[in-house]
Amino acid sequence: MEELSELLLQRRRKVDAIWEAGLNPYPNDFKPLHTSADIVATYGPVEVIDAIDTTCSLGGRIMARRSFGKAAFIQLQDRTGRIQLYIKKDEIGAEAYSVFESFDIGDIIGVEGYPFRTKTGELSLYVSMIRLLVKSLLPLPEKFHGLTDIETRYRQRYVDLIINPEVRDVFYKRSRIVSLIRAFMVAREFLEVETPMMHQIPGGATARPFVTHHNTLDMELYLRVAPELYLKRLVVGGMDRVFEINRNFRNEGISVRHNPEFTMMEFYQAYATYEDLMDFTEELFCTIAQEVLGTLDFSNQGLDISFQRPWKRLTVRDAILEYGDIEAQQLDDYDLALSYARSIGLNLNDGIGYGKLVMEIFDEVVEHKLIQPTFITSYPTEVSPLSRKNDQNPEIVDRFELIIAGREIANAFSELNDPVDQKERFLAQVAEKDKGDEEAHYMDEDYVRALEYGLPPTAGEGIGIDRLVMLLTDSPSIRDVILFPQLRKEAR
RNA sequence: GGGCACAUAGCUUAGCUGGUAGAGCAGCCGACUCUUAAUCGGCAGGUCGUUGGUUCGAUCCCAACUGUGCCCA
Repeated sequence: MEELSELLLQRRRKVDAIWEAGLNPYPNDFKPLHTSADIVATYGPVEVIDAIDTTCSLGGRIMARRSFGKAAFIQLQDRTGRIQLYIKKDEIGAEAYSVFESFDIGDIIGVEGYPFRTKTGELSLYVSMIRLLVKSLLPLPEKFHGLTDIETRYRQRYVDLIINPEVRDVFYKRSRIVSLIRAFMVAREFLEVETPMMHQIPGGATARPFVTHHNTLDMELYLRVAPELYLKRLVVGGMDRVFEINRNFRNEGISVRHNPEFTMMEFYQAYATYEDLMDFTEELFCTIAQEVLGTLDFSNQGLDISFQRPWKRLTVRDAILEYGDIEAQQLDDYDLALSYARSIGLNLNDGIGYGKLVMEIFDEVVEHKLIQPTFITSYPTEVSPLSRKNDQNPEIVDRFELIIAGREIANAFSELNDPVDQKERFLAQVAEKDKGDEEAHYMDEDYVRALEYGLPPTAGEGIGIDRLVMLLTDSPSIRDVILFPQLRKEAR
């Protein structure tokens, strides 16, 4: 038997009393026909409301109560917001009023009544019927400060959502953003598909996978780090425009930017190049910002961000020269670049490849400084094993990453569709893996076989949905845009 | 993985180089038929994250552990 505080015992006694009175504290026969937002939309603009003959019914949770003995105001919250109710003993009768007096903040009720304005002008519902739909056993956090403890907010997101309207707004916005992306893609004749989340060979990204095991098949499986290789197989199969919005899993550290599972939109378009996708991305992001925020200029964590087109485009090399304290001849020389990297505090092994070295420098000196949307192009071939080599310079690939507010938001490239080249790149990755790089890609023979049938010239892109939502909702942590972020086991 | 910080009632919190805890909201009882963090009177509610140590005595000092946050890798 768990020990309960006096507070919790009181609530349970109230439930027992309802049962003992022959009533059900959890009935399910009430159907609200309206929402608080309906009433606000209809009567909000009306100065003098004359609606005594109308009846509205609402279902929702009691959030506050101000009681005067024979009358009371309560705040009711439903899925659309809050509205004030006025309950008067003379109106609903002495018996009903005494039942009402046993209701607690947190209980879910059903009401009927007509809209009116109080003496102070607040739109309210004049209640003619009120009944309990769910007895709440746990007290809600207090009305003024709400729930601020970050750990409790993440662990008990249901309480966070009840008590903090701005949290609910973030997730409503997230849902809207995903819907808009989907509509944008479908309007451009992209086909939404679902590819495996459980991979025999993890691929499509430079990342450590989660490992699991299938009992009947007695086989190791990996949670996917990216859907990329499957989506391109579909393009081989003739699905020239595909996209998928779904989770990826990466077995890496957790931070304000990283959750082990996160949502990406990946899409592939045949007969397009990475340059086409830069325009496409500008259009997509601007459409979303305009729809969700109503503007292309907004603030994120105190930084002014502008989506006004065109967005800046810079090569990796030029970006380092612009933002780093290094000269071109220094950056272009392996030994000089390595000593520069070490001079700015990077801890690098002697044998590091030039391409990786350049990206280490980029990440250190450039990325966090790119606040306005910037396409970074001309990535080293060495760090881009699935991208098409540039026709003029095989050391770089036709790829871009989009950086906004110092964070990588999207990654795109013209796809490597030469199966011979792809096989060599996989072999180079396997060599890296053998040298101990746990993030290096695996060899995927079937993917090479698919390329041998012929992948049309294609460009593909992945967009980090969580980070996009962070950007548009001004959220400081990825945990603020994921309903149930990963945490350690609750301390007892 | 490393560093720093935090953990007191359901929630939000106070607690003075150490003497076993105080408030507001929520709750309970009472008053009040237009409130907006309603108001007024009364009552109750705490293994001070866990485990050790120092001490006559620990919410307070020390250590380890657990969880969380931030920074770094």
